[in-house]
Amino acid sequence: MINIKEHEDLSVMNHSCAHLLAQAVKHLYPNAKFWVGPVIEEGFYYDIDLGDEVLTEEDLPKIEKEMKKCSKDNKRIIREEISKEEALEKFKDDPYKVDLISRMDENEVVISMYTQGDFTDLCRGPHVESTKLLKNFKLLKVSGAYWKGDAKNKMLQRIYGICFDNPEDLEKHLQELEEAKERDHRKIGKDLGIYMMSDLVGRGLPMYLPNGFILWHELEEYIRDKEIKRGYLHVQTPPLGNVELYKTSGHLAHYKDAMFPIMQVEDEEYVLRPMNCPHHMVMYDNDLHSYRDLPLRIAEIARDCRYETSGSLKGVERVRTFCQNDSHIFCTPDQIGDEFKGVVDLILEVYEEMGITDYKFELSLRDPEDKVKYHQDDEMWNKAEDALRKIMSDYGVPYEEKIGEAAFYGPKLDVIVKPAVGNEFALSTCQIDFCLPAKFDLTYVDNDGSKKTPVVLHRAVFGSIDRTIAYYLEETKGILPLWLAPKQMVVMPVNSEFQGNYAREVSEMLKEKGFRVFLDDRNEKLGYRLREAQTKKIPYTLILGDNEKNDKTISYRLFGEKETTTLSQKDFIKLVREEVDQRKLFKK
RNA sequence: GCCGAAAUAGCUCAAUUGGUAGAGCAACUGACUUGUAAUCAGUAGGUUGUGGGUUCAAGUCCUACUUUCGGCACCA
Repeated sequence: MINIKEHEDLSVMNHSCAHLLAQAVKHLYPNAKFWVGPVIEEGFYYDIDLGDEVLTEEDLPKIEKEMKKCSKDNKRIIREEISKEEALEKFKDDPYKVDLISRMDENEVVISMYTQGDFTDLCRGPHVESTKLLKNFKLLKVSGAYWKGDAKNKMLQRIYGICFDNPEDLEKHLQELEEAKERDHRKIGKDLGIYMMSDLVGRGLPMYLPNGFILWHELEEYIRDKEIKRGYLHVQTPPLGNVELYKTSGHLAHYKDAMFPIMQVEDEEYVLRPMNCPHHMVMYDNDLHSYRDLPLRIAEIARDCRYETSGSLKGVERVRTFCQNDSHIFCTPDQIGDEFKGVVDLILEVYEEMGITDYKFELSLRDPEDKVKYHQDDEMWNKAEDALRKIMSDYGVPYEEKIGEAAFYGPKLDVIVKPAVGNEFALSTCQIDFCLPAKFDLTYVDNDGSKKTPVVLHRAVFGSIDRTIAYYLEETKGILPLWLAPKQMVVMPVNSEFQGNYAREVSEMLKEKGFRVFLDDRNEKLGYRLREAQTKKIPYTLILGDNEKNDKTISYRLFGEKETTTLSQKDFIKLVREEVDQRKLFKK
């Protein structure tokens, strides 16, 4: 999908279109006050204060119509540069613009405004020459948005739209938006019987159906095998803990709002855990550790519960209980670099094998000015941040630095992906922690016999299994590779009466070999059963008629392909066995 | 949590200004015995998300709540 921001011409055009929108809104709602109307990846928006007026989707066509009218007027768009004083005078009736202007430093920025016909807006520009160039646009949605992005402020109304330089591109984009909806994991999850939600169970609490659990289980086994090969030790800890545990870790103080409330039991207090780090810290402390034991990699597929706000819940992407493929690596400060590299290696290996290609790295660093959030000593931070930069540049993979986004306890690397619909999210993460081990008084005995505090790396390849399922369903459009497909093959006799026994025999044989096979010997036409196998996205459809029965062969059709291939039973088993064992990707 | 919209059969959707809740698919029953994306016929399926209210009459209007969707905010 197109990124408007990356195209200079389209970017200027979309920004100009935001002004056209403002002009039209001003015509229809004379009392409208305007905040800002920037370009975003998918077009533009404008934040508007309409007083008591409330816009709904139904108002958009009306506004679009007025925009078309303004466009047809073919007004030249004129730029004027003005002084701060003039600007304040000119926009004195709009408190939002006054707010913007009053925070501008005349010596640093040129204050400019753009006029098209009867409408003038404060703007840095640039803009297209004339309103007539803005005609292939569409208003997409309307919603509330806090002024300055702060939930404490008043909520303004935001209108989103997008503009192209030709009608074909606009049409194509609108079609892509429709296709994205089809790819949404909430739709695929329902269609393929992956998971369900129930009001009675509670919101944000997904229940994985038989098909979904197979997918879940395969992913779990897969990542655990990978970790075992890399020296991780798997453990299991309870999904709740004494409130003292979270007081010790500091989570209660920091993240209380995102935790389910404390439960009173007899004279004790418990909380559902929002994360399992404290459990692993306590587990580390169960033994005396030598520097020779480090790095110690403790891993767990751990269930956590977080009180996510109702408005943020989304399918299995954002839920109130989820399983993290979590690990805590206890190491010496000198080992940070190697361990971090090992984690990035693992992440890249998994992505490569799963065919995940559309992701980006974000390196979240501290803001050195923010001494409140980042209170550990500078030396530690510098050392860690430099190590991370070096690892990333050694890989040569592009990454974005996010200053001030680091957790209070240390810098982190996130792998960010974009879902079919909605905001980007982190799929994998690796974070360095200088604080937590000390809070639990964790130590190791160094080579000089002194006790030192280990550093901890928090890392998750599958930030949550749930999220991975959500993302992977969208990436694959539900067409899963054989090793992950809940139903790997369907066996159908052409005629249940004549070849039914052979089909049952083949089906049983494949089940015996460990494949997820099911038999479709219903008295339905082959075309009907085949169609169902395709809509359910089953990788292999085995069609067994007289030819196959007589020759003891198997004819199969791959998902999405029309031709049929015939193999001996032995060769067929070899083929699918290899495909599963090598975790081959689905060929597109 | 905030702004807005929505909720009708298992699924996808209909139901003029308030006037007997329907269709396709799926399910079930029967016939058909099928060679590569939908065989035919029949049956059953609903307190229209929940609770109040207005009205002779509510899927439709009002109201509160629940959940979902689009954004905002949040995301250890």
